[in-house]
Amino acid sequence: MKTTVGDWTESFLGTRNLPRRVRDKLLHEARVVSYKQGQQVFGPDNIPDSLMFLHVGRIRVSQSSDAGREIVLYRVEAGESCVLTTACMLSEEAYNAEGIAETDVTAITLPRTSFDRLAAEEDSFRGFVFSAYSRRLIDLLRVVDDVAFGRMDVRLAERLLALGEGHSEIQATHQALANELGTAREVVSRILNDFQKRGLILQTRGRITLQNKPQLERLANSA
Amino acid sequence: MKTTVGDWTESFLGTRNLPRRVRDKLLHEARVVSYKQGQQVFGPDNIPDSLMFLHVGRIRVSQSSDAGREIVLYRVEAGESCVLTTACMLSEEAYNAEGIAETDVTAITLPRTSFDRLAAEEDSFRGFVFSAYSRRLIDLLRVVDDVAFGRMDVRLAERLLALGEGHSEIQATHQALANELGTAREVVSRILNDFQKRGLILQTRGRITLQNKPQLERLANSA
DNA sequence: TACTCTTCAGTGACAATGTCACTTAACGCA
DNA sequence: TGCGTTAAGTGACATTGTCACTGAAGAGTA
Repeated sequence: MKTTVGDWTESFLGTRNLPRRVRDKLLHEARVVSYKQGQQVFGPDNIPDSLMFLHVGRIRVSQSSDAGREIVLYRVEAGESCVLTTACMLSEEAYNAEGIAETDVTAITLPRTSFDRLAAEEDSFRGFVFSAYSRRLIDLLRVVDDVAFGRMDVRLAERLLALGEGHSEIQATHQALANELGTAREVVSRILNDFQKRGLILQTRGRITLQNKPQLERLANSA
Repeated sequence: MKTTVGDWTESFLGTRNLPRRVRDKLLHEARVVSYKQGQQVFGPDNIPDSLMFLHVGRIRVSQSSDAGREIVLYRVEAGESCVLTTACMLSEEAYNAEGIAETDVTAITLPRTSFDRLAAEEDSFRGFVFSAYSRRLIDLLRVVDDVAFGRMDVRLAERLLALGEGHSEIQATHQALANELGTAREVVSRILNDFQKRGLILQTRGRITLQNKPQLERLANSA
């Protein structure tokens, strides 16, 4: 997973449709950072002082409770920006979300001063950042809606369908699914066993096979 | 609740520490809007195409479910900006949050083009908007944390203390408190009755008296 | 005062979810 | 093959959500 500078800036900035001028400015001040899969990219004890643009890979942003439960807030994909770190940088407030590299990750970081200047000088850059903020706000609205009003079986069905998109085999432990949804492993186990009894899925250790996607979809859309 | 232009711009822009130059620009392009207490300021069927700055009053931003339950996401106070509308304006995505005027409200709105230009030209304005976004992100993190991991009695105790700050009399129906917390009236009733049995509060129709704040605080901080 | 209406709160049964303290099963590997 | 580790199952119980009601308090009115 090695890339040259010319390589990644092409692909990264290409996807964003930023003009060459902006790209060059970014390049001039940015630094490249890499993380291995599973590494923490940021967290309560590790608040970065720069803005991050993800080039390769995926970051899972989640929040965890004192009791050890966890819920996934959203994922940052290649070509997107992780504004949460920026938010904290700007608002100086504490938060207990963390970002974990779900794959090997390459990103570029922009120091705050450069960020400020680029935001001032380049419309396209500023628009990019604003819309990144907006998307995350909307993401979080969705999470609140799900957690506050959604049924767990429905949410789990949604998650399974998302994970099994294109195929029907999912590699995930009950614990991992619980961490996605912010619930306890036992709850996931109960619901999955129910799904299995109903013929919707098939389970073996660490693996789930979707047997009846249409039915799962009906369930997922029933709320 | 009538104010002259000179009046409200003084106080509004004063609190934000925006320079006079920025104030004048804002003034030039902004329009003043007012809402009566209880009116909807924005909602799913009513997405504004401009950025809003609250001058007088308070807006309650909440999300509601199909089943009729409701949860308060945050409140916009005088001097703050309501970025959720901006977020939707920018991201063009659907959402089901709405803003209700909790008091009579006066705000100024800035058309999108003016917003863009001001963001480009004025550092202080841009910083204001970024930090408004940041604050809301953090607010929502808190909501997610509460809803996903918090106990209802703890959250209710917190809410009671917040509402009873400075005094000890709260005017609120069980239903209203349920809507704050995203739960059902019956749940609030149960917990409040328990609080009363324990001597923490006293209830009459539509009114709650806090009898033992220290104990309530202990409860509120016990998670 | 007594009657009616409306809103607010209480109740009991049950379902869904969360918690706890375990046990059992599957796999990786020496 | 046995061992240690991780994944999953289990039953009891607490908390929270839902439903269909009943009862109670206050506002207005005759």
